[in-house]
Amino acid sequence: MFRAPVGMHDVLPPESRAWRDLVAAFADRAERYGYELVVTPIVEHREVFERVGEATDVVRKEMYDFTDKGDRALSLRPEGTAPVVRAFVQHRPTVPWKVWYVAPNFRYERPQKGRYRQHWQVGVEVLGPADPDLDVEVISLAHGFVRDLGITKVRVLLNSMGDAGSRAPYAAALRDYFLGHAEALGDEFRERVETNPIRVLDAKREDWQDVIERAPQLTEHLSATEQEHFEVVQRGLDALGIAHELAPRLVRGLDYYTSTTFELAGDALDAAQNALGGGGRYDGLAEEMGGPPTAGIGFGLGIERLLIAAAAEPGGTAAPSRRVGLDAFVVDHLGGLEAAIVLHELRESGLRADRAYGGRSLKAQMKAANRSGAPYAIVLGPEEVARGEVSVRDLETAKQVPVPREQLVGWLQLRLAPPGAAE
RNA sequence: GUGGCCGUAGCUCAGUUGGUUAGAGCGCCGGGUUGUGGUCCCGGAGGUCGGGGGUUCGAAACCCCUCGGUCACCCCA
Repeated sequence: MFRAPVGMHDVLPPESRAWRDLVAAFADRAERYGYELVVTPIVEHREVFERVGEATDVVRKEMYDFTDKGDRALSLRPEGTAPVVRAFVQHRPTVPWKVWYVAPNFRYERPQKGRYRQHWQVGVEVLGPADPDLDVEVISLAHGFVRDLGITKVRVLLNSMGDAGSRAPYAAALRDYFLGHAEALGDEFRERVETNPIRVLDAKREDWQDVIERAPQLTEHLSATEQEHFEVVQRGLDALGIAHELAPRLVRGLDYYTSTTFELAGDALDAAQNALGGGGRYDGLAEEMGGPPTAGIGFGLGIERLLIAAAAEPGGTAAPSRRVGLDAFVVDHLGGLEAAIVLHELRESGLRADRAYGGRSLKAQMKAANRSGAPYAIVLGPEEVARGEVSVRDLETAKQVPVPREQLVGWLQLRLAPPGAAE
């Protein structure tokens, strides 16, 4: 028997209902903010990703790489930003370019709770403006969406990585500081400091924490411009009533970030996988990909983690226990084409209808009608059809009434309309 | 990549110190008279006990390997 590859999973009904609702809610909110859908390939030239994170685990150890039949070195997308920026550079749409996406990401690592080899993200990217007001908008979009899902236990962690000018000297200062303690902390520590001293800031190793906590902070080394930008972002969030915490050691897992970075920490999740998502500015990335110097900002949120977090809260969105969606279920006690014709009419007039198949007994069809969640069963029997009628049974009250065949659609539409919608 | 725990019907699980044809609940299918669901009653289908090897007269139970799941580390969504 075959099964899905390690760390990958299927999403089936009824769990997929929550999935569908989540994506719909995200699309709805993003569009309210002026974003439009972008769809990019799940495969890119490997260099697209290598460009964004040569020093990161995501690119160094976790990429799904392969060579195609034309000897091209390709990779499955490990994160959402690089493909969108590549598309921006390729097509040069006018700025500001505001897009949202829902897409799978692939990372070759050992799966565990809330961590999969294929996981899905919803997210947005904006290319163009370096305006700090945009940082606030993007963070409020992410925050608002998470709240839409009924997730209340969420903290917005905020940091600034500085620009290229302030970051290089900071990285050097940090390296010196860390190397001063490397003797005591061993080879692994030294190695990681050499590779990327900034990344060491968010290491979780207990025995490193003392040294890390006393390390010089990014935000102390910001240029005046960056400092000002960071403060405008904080004031903007305050103005919108979005609580946030400064997290000076928040270092995102990708190298392209500059300036504002943020993470949404879900406290209903275990500490190990508590990141619902995160993002930040990447003002140098478009240029690095061969495009014009263009500021950028975005975030990605993990769908699987959002669903875990939502399920952990009483008010969180959960799959409805009863199947929703159908308006009517056609029960055929005739045989022949009559049932198919009635169904066709219902569906063509915009109603949602289904039936049972395979000539099952009336009893079995009624059971199926009940299970379908439809409020009405449309019973077609010889007696009704002879009179030019159908029997419509209200499955809630068990009251059954004859309805003239040609009035069926109108009869249903009248009763299915939400209260007050008629006027 | 490293380590802990766990693999028995579609799902959740029983299975007594290794001992005959491996069980339950839920779900599914059918029936409870001639055209009607949700409750109830009856019946049925469905399992190479993850796979391979070994120990034994005898293995779902014990041992080894392997695959898979899960959790943790690293790192991340």
